Amino acid sequence: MAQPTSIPEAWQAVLNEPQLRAVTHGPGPLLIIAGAGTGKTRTIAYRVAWLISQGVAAERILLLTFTRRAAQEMTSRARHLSGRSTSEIWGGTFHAVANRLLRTYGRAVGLDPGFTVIDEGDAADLLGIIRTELGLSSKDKRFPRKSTIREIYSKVVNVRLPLKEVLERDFPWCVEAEAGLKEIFTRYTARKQAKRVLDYDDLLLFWSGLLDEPGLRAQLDRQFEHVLVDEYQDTNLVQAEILQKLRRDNRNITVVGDDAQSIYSFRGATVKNILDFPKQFPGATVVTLEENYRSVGPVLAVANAVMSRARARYTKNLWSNRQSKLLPALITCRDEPEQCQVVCDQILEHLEAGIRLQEQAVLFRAGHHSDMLEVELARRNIPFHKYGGLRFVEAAHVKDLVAFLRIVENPRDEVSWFRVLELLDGVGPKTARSVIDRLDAGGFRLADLASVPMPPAADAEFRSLVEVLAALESSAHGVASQVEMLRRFYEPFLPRLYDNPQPRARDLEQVENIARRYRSRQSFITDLTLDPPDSTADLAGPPHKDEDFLILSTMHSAKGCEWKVVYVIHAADGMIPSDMATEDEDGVEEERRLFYVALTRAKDRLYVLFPLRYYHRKYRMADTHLYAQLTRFVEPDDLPLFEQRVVRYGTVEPVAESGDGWTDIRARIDRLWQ
DNA sequence: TGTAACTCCCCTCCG
DNA sequence: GGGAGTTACA
Repeated sequence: MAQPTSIPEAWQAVLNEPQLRAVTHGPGPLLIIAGAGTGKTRTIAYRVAWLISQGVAAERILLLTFTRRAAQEMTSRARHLSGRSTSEIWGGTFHAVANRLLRTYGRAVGLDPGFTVIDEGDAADLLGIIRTELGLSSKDKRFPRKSTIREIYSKVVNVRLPLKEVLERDFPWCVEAEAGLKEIFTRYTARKQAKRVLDYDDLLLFWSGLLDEPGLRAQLDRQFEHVLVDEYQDTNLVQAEILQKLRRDNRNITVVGDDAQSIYSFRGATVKNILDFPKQFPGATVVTLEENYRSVGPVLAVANAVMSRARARYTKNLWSNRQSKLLPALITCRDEPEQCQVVCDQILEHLEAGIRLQEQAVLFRAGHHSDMLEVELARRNIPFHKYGGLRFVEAAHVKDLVAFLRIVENPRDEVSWFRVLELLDGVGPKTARSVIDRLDAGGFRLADLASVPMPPAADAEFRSLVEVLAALESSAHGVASQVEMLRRFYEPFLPRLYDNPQPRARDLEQVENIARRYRSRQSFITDLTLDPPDSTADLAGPPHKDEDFLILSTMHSAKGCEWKVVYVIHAADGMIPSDMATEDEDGVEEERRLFYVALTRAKDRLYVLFPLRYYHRKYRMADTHLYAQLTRFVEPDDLPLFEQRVVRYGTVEPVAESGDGWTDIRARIDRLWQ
């Protein structure tokens, strides 16, 4: 390494003391506990810039983040700081880096570099196919549905517990299926191997496996001189294992995280990773960042109150020098339409006061919680971009289109074959199966398709499918024109398959637009799976300068973001915490952290809203409206931290500061209806 | 025998 | 709005 240089003076003015210590830390393992809004991104960016200034080559830095966007932001900030190119940095998610490494070194562990990556939906489909083959889907005894089978599989792989234990602990209603599941899982792994397919979990497992090859391990160890990991509280066991294998010499590893923000245990993430880091990497230095630069005091007071009742945790309370006399608002609405109105009114009020829409965000627990609000926003011509929730690439018609490309890329991809063949009029599971079996026998050559017999009803469509595939296979066209060809072929299917063909057709044009950015079909397909466009903004291309839009986001997707004004809607028990998560204490605790993440996104103004009545489809047989309770994470003692408001027929009324408990407010509202 | 049409049920969060 | 299961038709 080059001789150490001194710390630029400008840096000392910008970074506080613990940040500076973290940035210039030497070769030993480093754990940065970074509370919400404490300048984590800044610290990592400066550390990367520091390493580069110390003579570390950019291509020898591995920066693992939660999203590709986060990696890009950090590397571009590091580029500005260091004045050197950072484009060679290995930055991205664990999955994306695994993909890249496996394409290069996969052969060493017996992996064909032409593998395709399948998402959860495809994985579930494949498990479903196997379940049918094994005759486990017969109706006499109930067997878990394919998406549940996938969840169980993923859990077993990620938490490294025996199937029996996972079933007893997390899926007690599936205990009887244990033998069948074992059989399915065995076939599943064999099938993935035969079809050259990897699921999300495999990417990590194969990367880990790669590091068990002594020669490769040494090579990768040299290649990555420094490893930095962001959002470490949301990594799982396999990811921690990868890091340990990468850093057997216990040097040059930096992890950053906040145990109070761990919100991905449903994905197998374990907060143990961050808590045990000093044990796993002996001699680790721990730097804690507690000064919050983001939020005003009253916002932090609410967040701290919510967190103060959490069980064991690492971090202390956050503090801030940013003063404000305005308390966060706790707004009780009669029902959901009123909640929508209040949010829209408030947004426009702030807009008129000079706060751009992009500086305002509405956060919610589940993607569909914003459905009604989206309608109201559209009605009032308030533009918005939504993050999280059901994603574009998961829509059936987009998956259909991509399935064609996957087939051409990897003719062994059984799941895609099923998907494509069943689109044809007159083709069901049986016919599809027989076509695939025939292809299998011939080694999956597209050329064999021409001789495959078809039921007369489907024959014409099948022949034109064969033509299209052949044209694609031999095509020298770019990815976008390949997509265009497919679109022309597939679009006529839409009216028969779906009842809203027009918007779907427009989506397909978007797929074509995205494809323009890619040179190879393979990277296009892989990116759609590993780094899908996560908002309507990503689809529209770079925004115009004067374009302004409100942000709607799930609380999960809000991680790492900040806005001047934040509205947390549906802050009622059953939504926050989600009633799916309230069966055990751990689940509730994770929901608490999630709520905490949402609250700490706000810089200046925070609004917590909830409707007193809401419509619940599940119970539509009876009274369609249920009564809601304020989220349990706000307790009566916390109420003085808020400015309370009640909405009555569209009019907002302040609640007198009389120390009224929550129950009183509700009684007051009840009286309004009578 | 295999596909289409119909009904009922359930619906988190994400790479 | 989609998946799973059931029934009706070719």
